[in-house]
Amino acid sequence: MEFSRAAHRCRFRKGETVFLHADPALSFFILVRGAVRIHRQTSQGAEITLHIAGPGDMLAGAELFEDRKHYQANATAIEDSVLFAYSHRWIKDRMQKYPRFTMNMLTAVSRNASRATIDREHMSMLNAPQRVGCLLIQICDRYRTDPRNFSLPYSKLTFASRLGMSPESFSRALADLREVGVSVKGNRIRIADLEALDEYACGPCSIAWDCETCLRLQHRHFYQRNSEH
Amino acid sequence: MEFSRAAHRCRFRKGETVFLHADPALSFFILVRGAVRIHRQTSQGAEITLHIAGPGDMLAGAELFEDRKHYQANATAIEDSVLFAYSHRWIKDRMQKYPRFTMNMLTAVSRNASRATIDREHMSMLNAPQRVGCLLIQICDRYRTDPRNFSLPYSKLTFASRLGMSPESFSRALADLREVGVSVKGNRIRIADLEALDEYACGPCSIAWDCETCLRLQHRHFYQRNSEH
DNA sequence: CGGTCCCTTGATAAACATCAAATGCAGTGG
DNA sequence: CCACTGCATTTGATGTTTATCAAGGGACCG
Repeated sequence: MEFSRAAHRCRFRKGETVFLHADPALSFFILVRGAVRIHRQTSQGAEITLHIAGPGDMLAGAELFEDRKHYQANATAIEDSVLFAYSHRWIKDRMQKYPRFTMNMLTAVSRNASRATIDREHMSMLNAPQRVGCLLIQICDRYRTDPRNFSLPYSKLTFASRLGMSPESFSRALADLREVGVSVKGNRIRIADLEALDEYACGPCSIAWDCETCLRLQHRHFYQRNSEH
Repeated sequence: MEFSRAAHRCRFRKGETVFLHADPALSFFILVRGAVRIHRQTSQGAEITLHIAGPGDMLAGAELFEDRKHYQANATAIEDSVLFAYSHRWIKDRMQKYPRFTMNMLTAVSRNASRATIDREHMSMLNAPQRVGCLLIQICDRYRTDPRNFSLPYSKLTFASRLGMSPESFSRALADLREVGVSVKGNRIRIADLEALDEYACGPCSIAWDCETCLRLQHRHFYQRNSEH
């Protein structure tokens, strides 16, 4: 396929830097395998994790689509990762030629925007344990793991930063979730009753009805229940 | 121009509903004049304002680009407003035909995504007075008003909700800003030293270097200073 | 004049960050 | 194997921030 032939394939080991905030934005990336943390630092040294990208995600999309000359954030591999890198020119040429391709980009960018909007809502509507609960559900959904026994894919520090809370609050929030049937040992998580956790975490979320994760969760329950008979 | 001929022109008075959350998403809108508040409600009755759209903004973009059948939020006019409404089909046909048009959409959607990301960062990095300060700067920038004497375009309740804080906190935050030279009387605001406010509010913001508002602010200072000589 | 609505102010409580200290755990070198 | 080091995590104590509850002020309007 032309799309993979034009790519410059890059590998990054866990901990390596993909690009740095304020460096010249030369490439647009598709993450093929692994995970990359997108993060920024303030002048006071505080850091915020904007996104944890997984396979299929775009990196440095804003720089390409908004014609920015410099990267808007740092990107660090948090697993051994494989990326496809493309020059801005190549992507733009391709968008000129293939409307279908551009439309797919549009869908992907719009999804990012929706996700960021939901994140913001969560910041003001959900307390720490609820946000952590929502995160656990999302992890189960994304990696198709068994909620009854899975492990956190990255460090708790990383997740705390992703949720915009201190590591201490993250730890305490996990502890609080015991009351809704979540048991934690190291980074091993067991969710006894996914539905109860969903009720607890996503109950106060204004978009739960449309939340793709929540919808898939309900599908899953539907099929589980039916397969039990 | 074809773009305005194809539009179904609609007017809404202040307070009227443009569309409702969960209603069938039939149209995509461009706001021509006025202002529209995009907001959602949780099952517990709490409400969050996602965005206050101004002239030139898109409405119901996510529904179009992500192929959603229902509106994802409520939209209420907070000023007498004029909108252009388009059917999804018309826009999609046009995107097929004109790559340039699609690219512009992409830029707009990407900007929305960036804005939402910055909002989220503000929620975790800035305290209430800083967020309010940032808002004041943005208002000055957007409406090209004189920072030394302007009035808030909408109710403080609206702005508080937009910033994800209670009206009480908004009020107190405005009062706190007196210490950096902001005086408030009713909805009349006077910013004595815009640069000082920027330093106070945007100092701890990780993206201030790239923030378009902050950059324009610096331009303005540059020209002001030069014109004083 | 009495109403409503928006806003402000004060008192209190909850949530969360911060600081400090202890624990656990993996890797390292003896 | 064991001490040792560094790092991630947990836990406790404390302080700050913000929401919440309650009451009052002021503008506008009949």
